[in-house]
Amino acid sequence: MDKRMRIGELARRAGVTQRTVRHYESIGLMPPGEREGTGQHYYTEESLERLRKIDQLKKLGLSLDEMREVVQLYFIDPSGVQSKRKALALLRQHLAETDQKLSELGQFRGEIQSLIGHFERWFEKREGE
Amino acid sequence: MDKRMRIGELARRAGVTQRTVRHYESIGLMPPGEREGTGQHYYTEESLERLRKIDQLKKLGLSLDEMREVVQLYFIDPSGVQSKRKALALLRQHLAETDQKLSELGQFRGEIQSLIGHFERWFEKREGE
DNA sequence: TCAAAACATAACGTTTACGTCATGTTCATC
DNA sequence: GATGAACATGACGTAAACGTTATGTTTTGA
Repeated sequence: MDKRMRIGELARRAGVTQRTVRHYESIGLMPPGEREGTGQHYYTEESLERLRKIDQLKKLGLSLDEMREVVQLYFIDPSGVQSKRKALALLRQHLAETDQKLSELGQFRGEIQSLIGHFERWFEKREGE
Repeated sequence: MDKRMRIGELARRAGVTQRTVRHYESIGLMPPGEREGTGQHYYTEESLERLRKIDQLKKLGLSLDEMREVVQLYFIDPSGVQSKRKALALLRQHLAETDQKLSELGQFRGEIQSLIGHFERWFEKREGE
């Protein structure tokens, strides 16, 4: 029994604006909510999860365009051997990219720590005088 | 003896366009190259490092605006106790943010791997038949 | 020294990811 | 059944980060 909701509730619970939801629909990042004859769109919990996943991917620096493929993988389970193979290849590529980012971010962290160390030692010296 | 270079070489070696360099100067992210009477700007190896650092920070998802402070810390060593304290506080904040990102990225990595696992098991089953 | 390549500055154009009206329709409820 | 809140659709606006002419000046190499 899916909790039918309209765009207002969906957007509020996802922490985005209605405009954002419609924007994602318009560029094919979200499927448009099902209509009910009269023109209004209705959404499910899955729509909500999808919005949250998009938000998470954004934080990782992906553009809406780059996200499209990945989001598909999360919410459409591909049928057919061919599309499953494609999905697997895509996922492996994304794993590699993620590892690359993790490594760069780790290096950046090291640099920050080193700078912090410099400053801390400078202050320690001063206090010891 | 600093290898004086002009904007063409600088941009080429940094892998960006001249327009990009000028843009960074115009928003105060890079100091404008020193002029030599006639109007032309001259740059040093430090300018190059700075451009590369900016590029690195961009990959980590920082906006040019957010970058400004961090880049300062790398290339201007703050004089005076007050500014040193401020720098230290800033660096610690950036360290915390970086750790947060690292954790999120790690979680994302896990999700990707899990998805890959699903697909791989599916293929194994099929072959075993 | 003189033409071609490189540079400076200004101004308008472009893409991404929405924000912000404006206007008409549908829902909920009194 | 009226009316205020919520929704649909369209169109124009905006900020960031440059791209792309256009025009005039400076450097460089034959």
